[in-house]
Amino acid sequence: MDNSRYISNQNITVAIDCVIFGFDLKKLNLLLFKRRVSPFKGSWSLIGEVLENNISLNQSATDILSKLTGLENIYLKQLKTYGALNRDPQERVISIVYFSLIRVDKLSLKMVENYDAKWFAFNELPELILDHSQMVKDSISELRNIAKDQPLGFELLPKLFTLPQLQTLYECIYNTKFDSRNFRKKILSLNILEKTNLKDKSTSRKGAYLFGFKENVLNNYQKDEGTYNTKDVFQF
Amino acid sequence: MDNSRYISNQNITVAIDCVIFGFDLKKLNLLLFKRRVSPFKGSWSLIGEVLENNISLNQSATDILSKLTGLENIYLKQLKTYGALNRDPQERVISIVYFSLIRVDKLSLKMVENYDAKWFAFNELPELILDHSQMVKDSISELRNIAKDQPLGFELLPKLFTLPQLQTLYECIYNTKFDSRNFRKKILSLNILEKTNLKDKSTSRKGAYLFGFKENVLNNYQKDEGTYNTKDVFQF
DNA sequence: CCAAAAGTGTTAAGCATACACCCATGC
DNA sequence: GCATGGGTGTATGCTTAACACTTTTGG
Repeated sequence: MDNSRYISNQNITVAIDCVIFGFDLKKLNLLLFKRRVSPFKGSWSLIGEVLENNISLNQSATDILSKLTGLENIYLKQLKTYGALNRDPQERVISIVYFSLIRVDKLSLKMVENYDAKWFAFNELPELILDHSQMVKDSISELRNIAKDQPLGFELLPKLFTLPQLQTLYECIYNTKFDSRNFRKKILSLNILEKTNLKDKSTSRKGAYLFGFKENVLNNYQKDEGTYNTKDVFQF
Repeated sequence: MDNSRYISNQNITVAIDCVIFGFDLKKLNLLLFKRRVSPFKGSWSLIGEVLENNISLNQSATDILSKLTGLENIYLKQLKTYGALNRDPQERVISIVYFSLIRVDKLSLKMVENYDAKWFAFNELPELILDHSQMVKDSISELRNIAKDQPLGFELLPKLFTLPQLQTLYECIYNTKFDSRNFRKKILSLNILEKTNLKDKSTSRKGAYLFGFKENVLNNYQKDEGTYNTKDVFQF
């Protein structure tokens, strides 16, 4: 008997999957992948990988994302681990799911196409393999939770953005409409935004002022690695 | 090459660990276990097991709890998965952590002793092995989150309890004091409690009225399996 | 009668909600 | 000059927070 191991006959594969949200200033999107291999060849799925022996969970998810996007410092958070007995018909696989938020403008279309990947509007998702739809469902619910006490704009908006764009983001996440006066009041009262004199005229003749996050907010945020906390950003 | 498997050389052990909270009407407690085997023999740790091939994650956690307590229907929730490379010096182990809430009065002392287990006051915990302290830290933070929109009394209090006891529970969880007038106002305004004519005189000469959860609240709660939601029970 | 815990109301401040019109501009 | 989206203020109700005294009763 091998005394240096806890067990010798475990026969379980561990995988990492990533739910990738993007925002294109109009709607919330999800990045999906067309499977190139059996089983489920040609079906849409989240992107994932079998966990390597000498890579930590976080690192594995980070690697998947950076291989895919070429980007560093993508927002990533562990969502949940899925381990029902027959979730994968081929063998026993447990899947540790991460979710990430990225600005659609940061990700080149070519990169996406190289992977047989496609952005889908969040409310027009195709059927996904295995329990991936459940993972997505759990992710949006987590996203709403996070949005309650964290300014998601960091991750999902370009450096400068307009208040209508920010409002659209929150409306997408919560799938509802907000009164623009109340929205602006609340956002501005948080004291985390800095108005510029620049205007974005891409969506109206009048143009909308561009805002950015205040320097110190950005700094605090990066120090804490994704846990900048304004107590209550939104309580919808 | 074995085409029916995703990978053939993964060498990772999957374990389940459980963080067990209890409340004895005075303080919040954590159930810890003295390791009987090497490594770390004699040290305190959470209870855990290597995942069996044909048991789902939830089932495994449920089994651990019911073997330990003899109780069914214990509140259990997946917390997070820990998978740093060298979290266990012996071999690569990833640990899926669940946390559970139980009424201390439900658990016989004998049961606990049979397992070399002991209730520790939450603010007087010993050092724990591996990353178990981190797991506990993450658990209390999750517990606070849950307490915000879910009446924890279901899990941590006996069927009948007094408002001072309930207040103590919340004070323990949030490690703070509340004004009793405001506390009672808020709790009672939720309309989930039913006053009885019984009094608990164990802690005062005057005695405190015993309350229970309303029938329909209990029913709803059980249907949803631990997700009864009063929107905002507490927003501290 | 006294000690110890239970129970009770009011006020002020802050926050969320509801609601409608003017502004700037390109065409 | 008009269509389009951007920008603004006020009043109301609700929730929270702060605060101190009376009640009960066993010893």
